[in-house]
Amino acid sequence: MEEKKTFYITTPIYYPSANLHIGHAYSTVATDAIARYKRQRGYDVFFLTGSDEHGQKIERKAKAAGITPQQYVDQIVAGFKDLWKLLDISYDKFIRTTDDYHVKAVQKMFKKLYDQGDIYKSKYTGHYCTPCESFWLDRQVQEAGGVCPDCGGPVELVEEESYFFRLSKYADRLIQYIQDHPTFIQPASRTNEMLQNFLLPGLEDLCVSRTSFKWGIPVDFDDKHVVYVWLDALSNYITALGWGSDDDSLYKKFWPADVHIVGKEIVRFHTIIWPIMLMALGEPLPKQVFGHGWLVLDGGKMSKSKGNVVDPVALCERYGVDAIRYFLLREVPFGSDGNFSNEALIARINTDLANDLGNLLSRTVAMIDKYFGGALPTPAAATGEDEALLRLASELPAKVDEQMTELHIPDALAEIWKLVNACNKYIDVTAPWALAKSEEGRIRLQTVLYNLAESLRIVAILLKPFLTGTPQKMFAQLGTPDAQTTYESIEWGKSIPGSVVHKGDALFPRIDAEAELAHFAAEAEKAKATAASGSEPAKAEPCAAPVPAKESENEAAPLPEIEYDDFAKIDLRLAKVLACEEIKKSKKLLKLTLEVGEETRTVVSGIKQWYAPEDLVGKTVVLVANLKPVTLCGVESRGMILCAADEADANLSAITTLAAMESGLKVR
RNA sequence: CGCGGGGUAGAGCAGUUGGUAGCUCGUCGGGCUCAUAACCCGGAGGUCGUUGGUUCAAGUCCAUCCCCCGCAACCA
Repeated sequence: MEEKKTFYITTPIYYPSANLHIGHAYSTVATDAIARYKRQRGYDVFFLTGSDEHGQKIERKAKAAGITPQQYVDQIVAGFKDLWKLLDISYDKFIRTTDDYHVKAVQKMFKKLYDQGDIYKSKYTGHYCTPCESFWLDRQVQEAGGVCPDCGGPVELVEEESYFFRLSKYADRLIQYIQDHPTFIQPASRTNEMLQNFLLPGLEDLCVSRTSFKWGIPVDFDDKHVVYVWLDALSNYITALGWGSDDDSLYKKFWPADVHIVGKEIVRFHTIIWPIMLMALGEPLPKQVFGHGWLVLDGGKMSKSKGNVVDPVALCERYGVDAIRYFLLREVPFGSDGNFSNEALIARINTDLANDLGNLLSRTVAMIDKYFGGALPTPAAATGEDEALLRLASELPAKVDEQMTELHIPDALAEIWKLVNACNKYIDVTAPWALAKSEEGRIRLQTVLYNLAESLRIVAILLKPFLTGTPQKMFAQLGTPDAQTTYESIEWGKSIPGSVVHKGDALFPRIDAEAELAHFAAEAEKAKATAASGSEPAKAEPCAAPVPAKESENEAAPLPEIEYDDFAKIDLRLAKVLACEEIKKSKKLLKLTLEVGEETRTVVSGIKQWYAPEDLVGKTVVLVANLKPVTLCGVESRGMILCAADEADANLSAITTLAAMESGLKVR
């Protein structure tokens, strides 16, 4: 027997620090569609997804919840699996980085790389934030304006011992590889980005262990250390197949991966760190890394801090899984960003699914029912207009293939809809209701209705990888026997006359857009009210309305109470801006020269976005005078000036005094 | 001058190697009645971000400038 061709495809492994949002669903649904498509075309497919469960953030969240990290991730990961079940994700394996075999394989990998000298022990300096118990790199702290990026508090300079991975050693080989394999990074524009931004300027060695937290895979020959994210997470793609275990038969069969589907923000790690890890291990590189775009809301990024996260569960409950799958797969050009909005979602459901497809099935079945008592009629000789439809339907599988080979999922769906639309037009042109009135007409009518049913059968087969429930519903209404629902039977003419159709419910009920949008508006109001009252928003709001970032006020509230003495530690002073200039290298920073009483000092402030230098000269501002100096973009900043800003940083204002006051005065 | 992407009808997007500006939604008008007030046809609506250049010919190539978005060691 001939061996089937294999196809190995993966999603990213998701981080269980919170529940997944529509963006994760997008990645996974897209990957699922490709996996199902390949299976349908006869490939032996292995589809991997999973969870990346280690790290300090998890450790801390678990602590806050008063449970162990393992208990914490178990909970959240169960939620992941529920979501994938809801969305009909056909993964073959779900890997958890806490899985025993993964842990062992990673330890083995770490040891191997260490033994061969690609991992070495060294030190790195960083900034430590005591309340957060976290280390930050110089760069991260600078970006945050000299404070802890997480809590905004002060940080102190410390050294930590770490293991480093020699990325630099393999950089040239990787550059060569990328240049020799133009399809390795997709879409192609990303290749450029990676080379220009990271590879050509030179790679720094990567820190791959930590001593500051325990929730990770222990380095088995140095138990102070746990393996830090990259080796742990990226290696899942091979450990899931048994690499480094006693049974690596799956690895032998499926590696290298045909494609890693990832979001655009992690293309870097998958096209730089991961290939270099594999090179160091002497393993082949994946054939392709595909970086898809994001679902953006009103042109802005979806993020928890903006409070505009869209919950896929609520959407599925409200509209059904296939509607959501369809929207995700159809709306966003695979590879670029796409807009998510309630309007767009409803429009897609109504036009494509309800009006075009659902209604087509409905009218076809109704006519077979009405004119032939529900039995599929026998077709007679084809006429010109039949031939056109027949040709379209017959050529469709190849057209879909053409698009799917390039992973152009929305275009593949568009091809299928060409046949749907052609059918609707065909009804208009042939006017079955007129044919039904005469004897000769009825002969012709047999052919017309057969052709419609047959086209719909082909559409249903081709939709199987994309929509998981709908094709079955279509077959049920069309009365298609199972044998004619397979891809092998997609050829025109396989429908059997005499099959009995069954009128059923509307495939996709039409949504009253106006009422629906009103509902969203109301839900958003309610959520806002709930947020304002300080309690958690109601849990399973069946609502896609992105809640605007109005919850900022109460998010800012809960800092713990402090003593007066704590406050007194801060030396606040009035300062007059003598001079102000942009720091050219930076997008955010202004360099201010301040007069503080007798003294003159330099402060760097990240407010370029809101103020031109001349706006500030001569103004009096409030300075935190005893803040530890930091160097930002090569300029030493001694203190910071106070500003008020909203959560989204849309509005910002420096603080000044009502009356004109001397600089150097104390603020208390 | 950090890097990358983008600016095409009211909205969202296509426009391969330069050769009469397209698609979906919306809108206006018409047709049909089998169907989920659905379906089919037609119209209106664009100086293709700016300025300049190459060319017989530029949305498409070159240059300048303006604006938006993303990234810069872990938010799909």
